[in-house]
Amino acid sequence: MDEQPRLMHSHTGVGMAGHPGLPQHMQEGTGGTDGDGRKQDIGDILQQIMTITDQSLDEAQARKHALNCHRMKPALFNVLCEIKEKTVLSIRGAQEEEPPDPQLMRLDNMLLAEGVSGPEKGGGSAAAAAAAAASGGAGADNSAEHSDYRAKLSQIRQIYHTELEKYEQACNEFTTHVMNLLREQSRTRPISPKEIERMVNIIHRKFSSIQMQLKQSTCEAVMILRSRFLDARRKRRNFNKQATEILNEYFYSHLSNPYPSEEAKEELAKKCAITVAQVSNWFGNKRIRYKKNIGKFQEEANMYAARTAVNAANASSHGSQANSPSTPNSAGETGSPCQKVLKEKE
DNA sequence: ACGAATGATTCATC
DNA sequence: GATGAATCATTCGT
Repeated sequence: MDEQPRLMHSHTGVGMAGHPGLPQHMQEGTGGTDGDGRKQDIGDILQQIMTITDQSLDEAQARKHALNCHRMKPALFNVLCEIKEKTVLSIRGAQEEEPPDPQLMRLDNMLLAEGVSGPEKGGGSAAAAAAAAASGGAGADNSAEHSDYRAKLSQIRQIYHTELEKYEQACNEFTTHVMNLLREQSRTRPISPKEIERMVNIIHRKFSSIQMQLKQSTCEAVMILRSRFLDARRKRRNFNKQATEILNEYFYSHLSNPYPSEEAKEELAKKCAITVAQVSNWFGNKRIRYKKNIGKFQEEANMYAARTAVNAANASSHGSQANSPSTPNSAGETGSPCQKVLKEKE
């Protein structure tokens, strides 16, 4: 059964010299009494093929076997090959390689960036880490938000992966099924490997469009989660008193130039248990608010200036004592803070 | 409940 | 990219 002609690439040389649509070996006996018999045979075969789907499975199986063994079957197969060759030519080139879908690429990139489709990282993600860094990471109160965010994200991630796996499995199953079907059918109708390949491509395209929907909804879910998380991030917490004092001490002891260097910011951030960005924010706000209403801040300024002066005095009286906490690396500027403050105010 | 204080964000400017 | 200015959103004190 398997040695009979199968795939059409082995039939490309079939001649069509005589009657169009019929191979030579089917036209040899025209005119004779045998001709009518053959026509009858072909009619029978076609009829059987047409009705094969109406039959029960067992019956169809038996009929298929009978068809395969029919003496006219190779001839009919060749005819089908010829016709197919012509139609395939017209189909060929109609569907060429298409470039990767930009939207799909966007979705893929985003899922990767959000840590949904990337390698497993124990529930954490680049996005979560970035968000954590941006949100200040000050204290334990927002770590609860982070774990909530991470839990939700990994939930999304899990759903995404199980769904994706299901799709892939279904796609593979379906592809295998179709390929088997086509291979099976290639016994009775001409199917080239290229056609099977094309069919597989079509199936994959269909499935990837379904996948795209999954990716899209996953992206939406992540965006919603993210926006909620960002909203939560906006819930600000006041710095603790100690941190505010450290920042104020630095500010008023550097009132003539309240622009901490990057190193100073890092130092302050470390002392206050906040981020450098928060230090920058604080100084930005402080400068503008101080400038806007110097009078209002006068009392505060005097208080911190006095405190700094006392610290400086203590430091000098104790000789090689450690630096004052407010002025880690700018002892020169703390000479007369009170005067400076007053000068600034005028 | 209200207004002030305050940390964060956004936009323009240099 | 850092900063100023305006603004938003929340917290705090009353």
